[in-house]
Amino acid sequence: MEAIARLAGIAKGTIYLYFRSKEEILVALIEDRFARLRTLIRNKLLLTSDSSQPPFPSASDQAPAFDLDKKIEVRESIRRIIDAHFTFYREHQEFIAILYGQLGKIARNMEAPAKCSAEEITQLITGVLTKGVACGVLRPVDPRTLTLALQGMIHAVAFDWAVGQNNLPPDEAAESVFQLFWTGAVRVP
Amino acid sequence: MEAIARLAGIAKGTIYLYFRSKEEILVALIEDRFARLRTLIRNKLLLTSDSSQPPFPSASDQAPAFDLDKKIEVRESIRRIIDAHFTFYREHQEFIAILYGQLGKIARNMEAPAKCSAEEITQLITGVLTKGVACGVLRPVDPRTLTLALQGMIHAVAFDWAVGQNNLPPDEAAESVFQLFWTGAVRVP
Amino acid sequence: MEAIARLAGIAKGTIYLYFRSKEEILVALIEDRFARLRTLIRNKLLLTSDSSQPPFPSASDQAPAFDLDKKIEVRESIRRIIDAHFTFYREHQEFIAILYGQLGKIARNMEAPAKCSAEEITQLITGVLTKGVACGVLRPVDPRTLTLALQGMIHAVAFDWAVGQNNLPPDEAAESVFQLFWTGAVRVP
Amino acid sequence: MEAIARLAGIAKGTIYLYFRSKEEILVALIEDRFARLRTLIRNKLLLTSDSSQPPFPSASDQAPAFDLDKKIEVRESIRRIIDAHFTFYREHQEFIAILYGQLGKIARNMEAPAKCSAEEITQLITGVLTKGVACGVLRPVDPRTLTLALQGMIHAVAFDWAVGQNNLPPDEAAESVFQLFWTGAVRVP
DNA sequence: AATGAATGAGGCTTCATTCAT
DNA sequence: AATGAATGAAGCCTCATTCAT
Repeated sequence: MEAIARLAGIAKGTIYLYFRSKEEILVALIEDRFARLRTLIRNKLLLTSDSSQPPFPSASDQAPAFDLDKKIEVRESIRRIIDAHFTFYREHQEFIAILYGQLGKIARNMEAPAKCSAEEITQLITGVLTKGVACGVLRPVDPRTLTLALQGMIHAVAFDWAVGQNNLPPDEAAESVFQLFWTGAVRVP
Repeated sequence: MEAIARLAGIAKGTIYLYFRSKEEILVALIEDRFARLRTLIRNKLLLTSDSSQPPFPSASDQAPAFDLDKKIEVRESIRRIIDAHFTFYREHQEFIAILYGQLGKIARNMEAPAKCSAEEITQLITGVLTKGVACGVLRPVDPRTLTLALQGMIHAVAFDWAVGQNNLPPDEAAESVFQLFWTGAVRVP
Repeated sequence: MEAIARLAGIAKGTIYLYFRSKEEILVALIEDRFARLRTLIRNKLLLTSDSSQPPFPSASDQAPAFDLDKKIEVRESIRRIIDAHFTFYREHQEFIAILYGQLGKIARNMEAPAKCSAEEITQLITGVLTKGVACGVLRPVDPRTLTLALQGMIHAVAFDWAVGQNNLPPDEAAESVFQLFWTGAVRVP
Repeated sequence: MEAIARLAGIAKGTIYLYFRSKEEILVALIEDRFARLRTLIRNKLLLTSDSSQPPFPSASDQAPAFDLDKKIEVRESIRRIIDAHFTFYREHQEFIAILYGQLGKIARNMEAPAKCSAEEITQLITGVLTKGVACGVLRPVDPRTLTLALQGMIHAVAFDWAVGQNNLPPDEAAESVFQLFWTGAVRVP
């Protein structure tokens, strides 16, 4: 709390005018950061729709053509999701560090909001992947598992990269993750 | 320490006859559990070699046949690695919980041994995947990234499943992870 | 710490707002008390110079006369030093008790400042005695040994008296010490 | 206790077959060492009588001659006392260190025996000095104060020398102490 | 008699939280 | 609204002592 107050340029006691406890700060931090990640993903996805659908509006007349559009859309969405995560990890390394450092202090009453925030991200991604499965672009795998696998891959690679173990350029790492996941999940006719 | 002593059915001071500090306990725990996981993986991999190669020793007489053997071997190795992890996660949920709970307390002098233990697992897997890439079974992707992605997928899915969020039967989850990773990483001719 | 806090009428944790550790308290106590003793001695010595030299400024006309002045000055200085110590012992019995009680806990990093403080007193006295030897008032004995002997005498007598073993009035004890040391150290023509 | 047992080449528990508590060990140690010092002093004093009186037995026929003998006897006794102390300090530095290190742990019930042992030494010396005063060799000073002063001088100089602060050769230090005390205490006709 | 593993009271220190100003 | 000195529960660790073998 001392450090938080110092970094915030206020006195220790002042913190308690805005937060009831240290736990609450952590919850607020988690909620804020996860909300940012969610917004980041959502914005990138919207851009995807706005910018990549128009380029392929023709849609012509057949199912296969429609399929191609869908495929591109899903593929781009996944790419954007991955990019958003890598962007987030790059800009919020401190948050990841704090999160891991304080995970042990997440008490019962914090679990709910924290999990909820994380779940929102998961839901957002799951939505995209579910659509991908539904429209036949992705193989018929349980979408939640698909999401978890994607998140796990991203996290592991991004974390390793953030920790500095891996020297692979971030873009290349992101590309590898994308290729791996896309190739693994896409349904080949 | 209080809790550890109580759970161990001994007095607090007794712990210090076997460990010099709380840190040392955590390091010992990490090393022990990671060693078990490593042994588990290694044993399964050995079984793979012993039991699955013999069934296909004859191959026939051509390079493609050799490739098929290799492909099967790598595929089975990956499957075993995943199985080993799921087995481990099922049997050591408490360890995962403790690890996450105490990650924040990993001090400087603990990092080295802890990372070292984890790195051993990573190396073991990387060895398998490197061979897979080298012999042309897997796509030419940076093996470490491949390993991290695999570990990340496994961890995310297994953790979600261990936490009880996901109701998918473990075998099915393992199979999904395998299919996803294998399809994503295998080189198609 | 418990006892210190209780005697100070504060909570245990409050102590750590003013001292970083128990050791630091002991060091601070030692430094403070030794500084007081040093100031006490110095003040008395200054008074000696101011008040006793003027009374004998005339110095008449011969070397012996000068010697007499010197002799009186040195003698008075020694007397003042002894008086200062007895005054200090009387007013700081608790310090002596604490010092002896905690001597065993003086760790490596405390030795330096503690010895330093004590050495300052020793130096101060040695300065006076060295001058006494130099100007021929005292016998040519190693001044440090002279100082140690004087301090030892004072301490032993004052301690015995403080502990209540000895019923001799303090003034008389101080006088005895003075006579003993002076007679023993003065150079007789 | 661990260290004591190790140095004694026995197990920790065995100590309690011979001592009821750690305190008791300290008391026993103090009593033993002080007894040795006492014996050392007593033996040297006896030698003094045996070896230095005979050399001056002739005395002659007058009181002054008798005085001279007495004077020599007292002087030699004092010298022997000092020598005994320096010998003791040289051979028992560890005891001095332990004594100071553990002084703080001397509880109420230890004070009595410890003080008693120390008092015996003081009494022994006081006996010699009392005789010295009684027969007119020493100035009429309170013998206990005389003893304390002598002990204090010895201790301070010997301690400083044992700690290694002072580089004066022990014999010279002993001689200085003797000269200082003797000159200070002897009665000049 | 001897052992040494086990004990647990007590010691020092940290830090989230409170409250008088 | 803001402060920061004060709090005290809780944490880690030590060590004199005990007791089953």
